Amino acid sequence: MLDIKFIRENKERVKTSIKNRGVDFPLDRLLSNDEKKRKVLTELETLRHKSNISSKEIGGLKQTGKDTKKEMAAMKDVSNRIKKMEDEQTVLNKDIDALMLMVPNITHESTPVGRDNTFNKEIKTWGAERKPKFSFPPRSHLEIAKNLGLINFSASAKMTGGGFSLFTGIGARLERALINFMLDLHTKKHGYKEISPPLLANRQSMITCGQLPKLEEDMYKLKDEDYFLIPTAEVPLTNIHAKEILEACDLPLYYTACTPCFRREAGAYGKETKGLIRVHQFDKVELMKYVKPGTSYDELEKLLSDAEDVLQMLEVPYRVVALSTGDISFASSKCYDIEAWAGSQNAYLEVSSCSNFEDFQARRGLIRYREEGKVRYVHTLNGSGLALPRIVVALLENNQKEDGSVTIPKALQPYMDGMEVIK
RNA sequence: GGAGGGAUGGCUGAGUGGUUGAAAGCGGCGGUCUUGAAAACCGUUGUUGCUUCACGGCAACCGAGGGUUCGAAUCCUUCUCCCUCCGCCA
Repeated sequence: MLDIKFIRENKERVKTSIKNRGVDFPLDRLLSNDEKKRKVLTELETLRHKSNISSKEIGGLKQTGKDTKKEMAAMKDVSNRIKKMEDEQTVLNKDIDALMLMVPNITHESTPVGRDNTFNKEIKTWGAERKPKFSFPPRSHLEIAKNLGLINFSASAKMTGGGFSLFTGIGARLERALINFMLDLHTKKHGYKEISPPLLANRQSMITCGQLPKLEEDMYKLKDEDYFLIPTAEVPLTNIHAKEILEACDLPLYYTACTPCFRREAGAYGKETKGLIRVHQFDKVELMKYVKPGTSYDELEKLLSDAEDVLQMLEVPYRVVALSTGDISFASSKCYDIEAWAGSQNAYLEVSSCSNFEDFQARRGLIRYREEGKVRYVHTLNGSGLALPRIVVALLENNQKEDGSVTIPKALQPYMDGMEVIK
């Protein structure tokens, strides 16, 4: 959420930002309602002031046993007018509140301007020389996993449905090894605190992060309660300090959590529905930071490099892309995607989005801190570090040998009881 | 699932219809005292909105919403959360 005052005073900037994102938003309606609201509020407060004074008067008169009929009749009138204005205010507030939740964040000046992902900007590549050159026709991760008995898609389809995975044996072990490897890296080397949160979150938590009101369709919702299956650990992590005032000396706070992520992927039918690339449930290690405003862009770079570290240690080639205004999410000001190279896809796959939300989420969730007596909103950032299934795709495809075996990167071997090759 | 109890400022906790935004204590901050610290003493100490060039002024907020009343922290009502006990279960 943006500050209404900021919107009022920077109308053109907000307008441009909305336009650059290629979305529609009734900014004029918001501003005119806001103006009306303030007018009503001023009148309302004048009336309340009158009522407060006269109420005290009546109290005083009553105590001395005097007659208050006249005063009470006048108060009744004022009180009715107040009620009327309050109703008016409620209607305005409802509309304003709903609109305020729909205003996208202002994109940072370094975010490339453009209407869609073709305007994204490649920032860097790493390990291009490590991209595998196959002397044989490479198999897809699906084939490899099937041949080595790592994943059983027909079992998951039978018990649940399409778009789910069931890891078996060494496959399941590989998942667990990756999770432990990443969590160890982030907690021990990068200084994040490990969290194991609920996997269901309520409506307000979803609003805080910006998943709601816009993306309700994309989430799994419980029938009997107003709870959602979390689409990312960003939701619980960002809500840890919702409605709190933190102390400046406690910042920055770094959290990490590995959780399953549930996504309906509505509208994505037909797109990469086979295999591990797009599934309804996947594990992801998430990184999340609460920081002071002035530091958030430096913190974003650090967050990015913490996520990159995973790929470097796993020796997976990747590139980093700065998302354009048309591709960036509703809540973020700036976002880097990390894309891992997958050898037989012959393409980069998104494995992480690292975003700075500035105070957009903090405003929605009332996440603040106190410094020198002043209360301010924190800046929140998050990024995957990393999403599991696509890492598995990259590892299987990049490290496959002609005989169908797959080598395990050195950094991961201790987590696999020293196993060097899956065969 | 059943039965009770509760939710007040950073914390503990008083307050059952009328100058109560709220006693008291703790904590925090400032000061006096001290070589320094502690203790003691004095003062100060919530958030948000509107308005003002500014000093300031006004309003709202005692878990959330709705109601009663001239007037609600205080009465009624719905909801949420927490605690205790019982039951069930991993």
